[in-house]
Amino acid sequence: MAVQLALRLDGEIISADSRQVFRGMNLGTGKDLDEYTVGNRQIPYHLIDIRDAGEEYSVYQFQNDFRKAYEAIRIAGHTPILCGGTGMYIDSIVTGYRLPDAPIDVNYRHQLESYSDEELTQRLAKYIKLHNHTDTETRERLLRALEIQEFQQSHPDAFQSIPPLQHLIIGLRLPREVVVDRIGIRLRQRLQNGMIDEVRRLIDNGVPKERLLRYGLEYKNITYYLQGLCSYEEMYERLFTDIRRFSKRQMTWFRHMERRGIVIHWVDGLQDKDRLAQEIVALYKEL
RNA sequence: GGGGGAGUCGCAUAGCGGCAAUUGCAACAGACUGUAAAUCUGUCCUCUUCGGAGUUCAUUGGUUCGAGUCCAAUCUCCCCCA
Repeated sequence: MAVQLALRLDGEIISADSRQVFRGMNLGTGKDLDEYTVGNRQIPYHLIDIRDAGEEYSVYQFQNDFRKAYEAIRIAGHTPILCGGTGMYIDSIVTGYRLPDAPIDVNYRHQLESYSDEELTQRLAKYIKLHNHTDTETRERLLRALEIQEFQQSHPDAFQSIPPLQHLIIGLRLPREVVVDRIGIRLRQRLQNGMIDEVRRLIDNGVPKERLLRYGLEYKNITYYLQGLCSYEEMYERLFTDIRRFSKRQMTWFRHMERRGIVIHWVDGLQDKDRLAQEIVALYKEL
């Protein structure tokens, strides 16, 4: 649909997807790069294939990369279309997260080494309200969270944010059964098209297994399978339910955004592609 | 035909006289500002004015103050011997 809109609005697509940024991760992230070519037209896209698989990437970098892509598209006089994916990434643009420009601080981490996780958690609690265990579950995240807070204390003005953008948010509404159905079909297709080989290739190219496990879903479950930790059937079932649950969590995130007052225009995703595109273009023109 | 075992809330499991009933999965809902396709939380027989109320453990009877638990019959399924 993003491609359809780009065709009609002289648009360029910015991917809001935390994993499509990585090269070599194609089937597992559902890049569908061939869909960007329509007839003899090639729709430009951004923030896909901009990092090597295995590298770290985060909202901070996404915001940064987004801004560059956005400005380039604007300068060219085209329409930016953000499409995804990762709820928090979209939110970081729409809400304009203020993120401190905190580098990895080896010295600071060294200082923290001798403290226990509990002590560090208490320390972090002095800076921020601990909403859940996201920041304190693993030491790595805990250190990073502290590092960011510490940096913010000493550099109150060094943060990055996105200026308010005029935007229209479109959500495609589909019955749950249709979503589940499509997830299954798509999963089988991708397995047939070599998704397992893709993961094997990443491993052969030296992407650490722990990293693949953290990418989740396809990369996690297929890595388990390739390590002989589960059968093909178990992998398939596990993956299928994981993707179903993920798609549910996406909806939870979008509802969360709406609850905070962000308007999402939900359109009927079942209707004909052209009519749907027309409907969205009409909404856009009203802006 | 003979012998043995089993039927519990979507699925799988616990339960051995005091139980709305254990645990896992799924499902549903939620949180979320640097791993976010990650990570974590809650609900899950029905109704509820959240105190409780009403129905449950294949079916029907029985024993008992009290039955998912014991007994009998019936139905269904599994295993072994023929």
